[in-house]
Amino acid sequence: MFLTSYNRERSTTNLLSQVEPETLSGLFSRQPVECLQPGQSLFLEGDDAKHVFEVAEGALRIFRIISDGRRVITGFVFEGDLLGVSLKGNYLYSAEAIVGTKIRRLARRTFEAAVQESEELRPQLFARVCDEMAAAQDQMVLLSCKSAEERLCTFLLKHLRRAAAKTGVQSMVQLPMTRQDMADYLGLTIETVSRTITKLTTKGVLGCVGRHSVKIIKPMTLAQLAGDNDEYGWGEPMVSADERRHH
Amino acid sequence: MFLTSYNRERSTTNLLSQVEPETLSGLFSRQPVECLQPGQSLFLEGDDAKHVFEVAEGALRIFRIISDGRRVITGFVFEGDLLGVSLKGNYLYSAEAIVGTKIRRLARRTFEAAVQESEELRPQLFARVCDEMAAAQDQMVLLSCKSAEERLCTFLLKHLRRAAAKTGVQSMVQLPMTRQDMADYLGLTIETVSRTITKLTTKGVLGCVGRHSVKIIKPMTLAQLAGDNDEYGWGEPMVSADERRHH
DNA sequence: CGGTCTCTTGAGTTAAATCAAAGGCGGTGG
DNA sequence: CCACCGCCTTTGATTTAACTCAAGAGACCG
Repeated sequence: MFLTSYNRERSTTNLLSQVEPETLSGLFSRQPVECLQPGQSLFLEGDDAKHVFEVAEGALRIFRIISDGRRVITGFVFEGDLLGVSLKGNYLYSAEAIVGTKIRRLARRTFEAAVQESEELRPQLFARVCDEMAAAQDQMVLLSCKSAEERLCTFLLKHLRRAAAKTGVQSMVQLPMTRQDMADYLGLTIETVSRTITKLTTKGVLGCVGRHSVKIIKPMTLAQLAGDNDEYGWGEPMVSADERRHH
Repeated sequence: MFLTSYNRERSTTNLLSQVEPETLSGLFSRQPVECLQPGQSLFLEGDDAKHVFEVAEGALRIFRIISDGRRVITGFVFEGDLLGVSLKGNYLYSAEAIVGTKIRRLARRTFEAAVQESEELRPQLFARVCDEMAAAQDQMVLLSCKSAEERLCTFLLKHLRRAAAKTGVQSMVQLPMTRQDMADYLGLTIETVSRTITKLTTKGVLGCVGRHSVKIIKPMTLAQLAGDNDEYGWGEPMVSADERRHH
């Protein structure tokens, strides 16, 4: 808002940015859109982290391939998410489009300079990084000690919330990723994912329509089965002393 | 080195900071040391995140208690580490001293203001956050698909590196936490941790001396068993196509 | 409409969890 | 200094949730 950013011809647009405050997305809005085909990779683990990306449309999976050839998906990114922010020299993971996806990119240097110079942008970025950190923690909890059913329910609930935030109150959830993707994300096998979804369907919690979308019929039940108690207890007053063990 | 009130005059004092560069630790150095007894908690999940801490000595566990009463340890912090940086309003986890521990604290506002105003400090903090993120990713990989033995070896290796960095090349590793702590961190039960350590000892990879320290006898074997291949392949040319399954 | 790829379902196996009990370390007090 | 006590850890036996292997069903494409 001041200092170097002022030097360029930004002063004319600054008027605008006071009316319509500067946003991280705004940084990307002038960049050309690039299209990715399903399965196309955006960058690979270990690549020089030259760019920061914003997802304009679609979805990507973020993953690492470990030494024995298995794949671990550490996250999914969707419309509006940033990609490649919290790292130093090289990407720590690969990113691959799940479906047809549109992205915009900014040179890391440009991005970082812009953020450094803006009093408005810095806290926005900080908030995003915090969210990313919180998501990582939640995932650790999930992987540490949740059962297959709890994992699936947590996953579905997260996507339900995302869908609700985007498209209003709605019980249909689009899941663009494959069952194998879910398995690699949830630390399960594809068979276990499939069986668990079947079980939830049988229980009447879900209704599957096609491979990539589900209808959440009993969101409350789903939340209970997820075992989070909606971010800290609402049900029973917590199991007496300290003992219930794994799963 | 400087107090925050100092920062306003920073442009003039830059000469000084070139001689002895500003560091994050430096921010805390004027703060009084506080001592924590073993088991004493520093803050609880959900508390207002009013302070940022630096560990001057000792060790803490960072954990969450989930709805069924189980505990998930998401990390350990040691001398020189910061605590409570990457979050917004409230702490996302509890922190508890494992052994007698000394810490210094800074009001979050003071800390953030100091960092925001310093060209030197900002990248330092960014780097720390990136490391934290990378550690979280590694932990997700570990929890997603490593076997008990791989988990233990990864854990020991991490501590071996820490010890080597601190105290020169050394094969003794201090593990102040209990077996239960390790179990809660690695997503295992105490019995499995114990059995796995016994197995590694039997194999001659480790020598246990007392409960809280081990001697790493075959670090190379340990690294192989950890299954990381020291951050990307050095051994076999990676299992042909894509298939080896869980554990 | 056939082919391919993904997903589902079934049967059997296994690594880690659970349940149970004994062993050892460290601290306390006699 | 030694004996005792409590807690942490180890070890053993059994169970189980999820994995593996295998085959069949269903979705989506040209």
